[in-house]
Amino acid sequence: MSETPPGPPGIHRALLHHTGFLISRMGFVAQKQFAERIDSLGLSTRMWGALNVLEAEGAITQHALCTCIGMDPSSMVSTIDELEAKGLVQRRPHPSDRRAHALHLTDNGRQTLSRGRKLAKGAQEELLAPLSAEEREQLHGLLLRLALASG
Amino acid sequence: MSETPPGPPGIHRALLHHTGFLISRMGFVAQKQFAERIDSLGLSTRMWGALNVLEAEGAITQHALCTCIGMDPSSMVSTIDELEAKGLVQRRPHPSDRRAHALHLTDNGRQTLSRGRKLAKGAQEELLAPLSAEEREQLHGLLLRLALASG
DNA sequence: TATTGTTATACTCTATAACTATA
DNA sequence: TATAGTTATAGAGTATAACAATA
Repeated sequence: MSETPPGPPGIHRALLHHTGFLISRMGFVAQKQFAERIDSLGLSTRMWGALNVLEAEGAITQHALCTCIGMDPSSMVSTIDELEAKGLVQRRPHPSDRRAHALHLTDNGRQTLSRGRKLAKGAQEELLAPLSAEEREQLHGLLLRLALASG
Repeated sequence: MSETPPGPPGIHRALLHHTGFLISRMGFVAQKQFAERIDSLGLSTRMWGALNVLEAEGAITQHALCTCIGMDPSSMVSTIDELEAKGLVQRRPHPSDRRAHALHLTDNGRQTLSRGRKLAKGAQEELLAPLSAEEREQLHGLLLRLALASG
């Protein structure tokens, strides 16, 4: 009566036919895998997302960064605090609005981004190991369409 | 300087080429969408997972259910408490181990499962709306292989 | 009046450790 | 000595409300 069914822990066959469950479950696995890797750089996934968007957007305000990432402004404060404490980001005066900060990526921040990208590549390789190159592109394309439609 | 780029909130183009990010992000969206729907039945996603596994496994112990779902035993206590308070599950004596409970699904529990499945179907339809039937099967097959390999 | 960033607070979810009663 | 369930507790993550400075 106490035997456990086969398969990976936390993934029961009774739920395997729900695509929503599979997406949710694999999202959890992917997040956890990557979080463990970039932890070696002293980064959380929130900090990682902020760094990437900052590099792409240039010097934007905290508010704009919140909108990009979908993070609460009060949570952004501590995220930027951590990034600034590690010397990856600087809060500089905004040129035209004295209430706001212009968030600048430091050279150290760019180097950390570069290192993190190698870790991300490794994590993705591990996650998608069961799939061929063609299948990985298929999966990416399907997920991308879902993501772009989910606004 | 404060303009926000186009696209769904929380999904920035700087991250769109990471398949791991897309999986993680869509997992979050899927979980949230479904959680909102089954909330109308007074259920959380944890309770929903427990109900499904209980139906498939019959009367198992809390410990076995923890192993199936990947949940901590201490978290399982409150989950079963809630299910029992709603009359969906019963803790009965284990036939051969006086330490353990045999978890039984009630008729009410089975009816709730049936109602929840309709909600799940609707949520999945909404989530996968951008994809054709063929593409949905493709996506499901790819995710299933990842899930089965993730143990 | 509205907005930017900040602080304080609360709430959820999850994990850890210690305890009991049994095995 | 180990296991099933429970309790208490602490931590991460996130959301809410109020506030000061500025627009």
